[in-house]
Amino acid sequence: MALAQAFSQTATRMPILPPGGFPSRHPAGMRGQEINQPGAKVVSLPGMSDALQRIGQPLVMPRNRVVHEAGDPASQIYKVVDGTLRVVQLLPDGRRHVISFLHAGDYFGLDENGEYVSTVEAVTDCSLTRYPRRQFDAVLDADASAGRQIFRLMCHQLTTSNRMLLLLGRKTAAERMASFLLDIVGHSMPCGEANHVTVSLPMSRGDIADHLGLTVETVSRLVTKFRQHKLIRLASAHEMIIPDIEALRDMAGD
Amino acid sequence: MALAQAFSQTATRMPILPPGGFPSRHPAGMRGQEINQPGAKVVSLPGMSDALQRIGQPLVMPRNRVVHEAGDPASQIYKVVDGTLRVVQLLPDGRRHVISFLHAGDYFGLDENGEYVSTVEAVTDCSLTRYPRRQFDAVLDADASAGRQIFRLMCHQLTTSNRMLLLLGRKTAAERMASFLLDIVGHSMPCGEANHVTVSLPMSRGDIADHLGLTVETVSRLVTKFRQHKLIRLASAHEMIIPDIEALRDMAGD
DNA sequence: CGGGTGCTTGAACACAATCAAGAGATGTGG
DNA sequence: CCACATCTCTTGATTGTGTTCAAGCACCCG
Repeated sequence: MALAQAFSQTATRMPILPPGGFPSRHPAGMRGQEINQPGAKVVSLPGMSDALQRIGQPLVMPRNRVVHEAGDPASQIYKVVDGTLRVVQLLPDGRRHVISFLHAGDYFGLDENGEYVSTVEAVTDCSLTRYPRRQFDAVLDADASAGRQIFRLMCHQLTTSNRMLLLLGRKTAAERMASFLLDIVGHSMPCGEANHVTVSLPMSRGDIADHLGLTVETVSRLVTKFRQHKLIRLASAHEMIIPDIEALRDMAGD
Repeated sequence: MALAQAFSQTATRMPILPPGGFPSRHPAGMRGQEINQPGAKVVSLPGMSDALQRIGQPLVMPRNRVVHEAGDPASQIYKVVDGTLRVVQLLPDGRRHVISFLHAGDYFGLDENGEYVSTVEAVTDCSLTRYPRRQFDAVLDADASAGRQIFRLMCHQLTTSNRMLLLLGRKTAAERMASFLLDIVGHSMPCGEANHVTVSLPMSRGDIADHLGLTVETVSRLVTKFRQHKLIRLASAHEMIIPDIEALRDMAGD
């Protein structure tokens, strides 16, 4: 650490952990409990194999609960049925990065062999489907179409990651914010006409900041700036109206 | 664009494209030509299915040649046999990001459906194996073990991407540089004892900068700083000796 | 209501970017 | 093989974007 500090003029750059040492900025709740409903109905989703549906167990998560923590044995694979979650990684000194937000239809826990590398936490109340990894792998081996589907899903995740790498590596704060809003619009089934969309941002400004590699203050300032420039209007702090998507696209830089 | 400029105090922030408009900072060469050797020997690599080896075609790429460009139809999948390549994405105004460097054993062209989203260019003279996507997919469907292998590969790529997201989102310039050097050490078969490793950095400072979300000048300054602090020694501009890996690990921040 | 949390805003600062110039390497053609 | 042109790398001076520090405001739920 002595050497590391030789490179930073100010020792205050890195946030100091509280004495107890929180694992995440948000007070982590307890693990989610499974619902014990032997005959629980599983909603049929288009395109996904019946074999997978048969091994899935329904699960609900209250707001802010930790689904799994980095380092836990990766024994389960999950699909989001409803709600929003965040995938989080931490540096030892407490700096946090939100790898991605998860929405209905997204899978997680797939990309790990052995141990989860990220923590996943519920941003809103969520309902999930849980698949034991063993059975999941068995289905993938047996059912070629399920395998291809999951494969395509991972391709999509990789493409998304690459877009984020470009964003974090080369975009300005304003471009990041605009890109993020467009992402949210793309994920949510937005209400309103094409040119007057309402979207909800369930996550906190801090979550957004940690996703975009910025600070809470910068995100807040950008929201204000976007509002002044009529790129967005606020119904509430977590409800936005986007009058002109094209204007946002121009801001996003690509 | 008028709106976009309202957010940047200086118009000079974004590099202006030259009149011709280069697709990449490096003058792009022509496409690689396949070697027409009907009976060409394919080196057997441990762990990979014979079925895949049978459909692979050998290919060589001279330094700086473009293997495929973003937007091309994704009709081929490649494996790196030898050499180093870079995966590049560009913003319309010319800002560049190097998503990753590819080394022997890495696959690319996998994560795309339809069109390549990234450009891949040879950093050094390279030899590749090329697989027609149709046949590749057929092998994956037929051979479960090959499928699982590729699946594991994509998992690994996702994990790597996530590490890069954390790096670009939350690490300082010095930490990025240290992390990058450790990555290179991990990929190259390093010469020397554990505590006196020599690694080669075939890519330019510009490539490194565009990979780490920095500028050439910052990368150069960090090399100098690391040298002054005895974290590295330079045999040449592209050959480094790392006297103490642990010291570098401290710098990397995780 | 009161206390806590999250959001917003302002002022000062720092890290890395930009601008600029020179040194070193690499390649080309006579 | 050398002279010249070009590109890459390094170093210095200055600037700017986003951070840090600080304080006030809004909202939610007890």
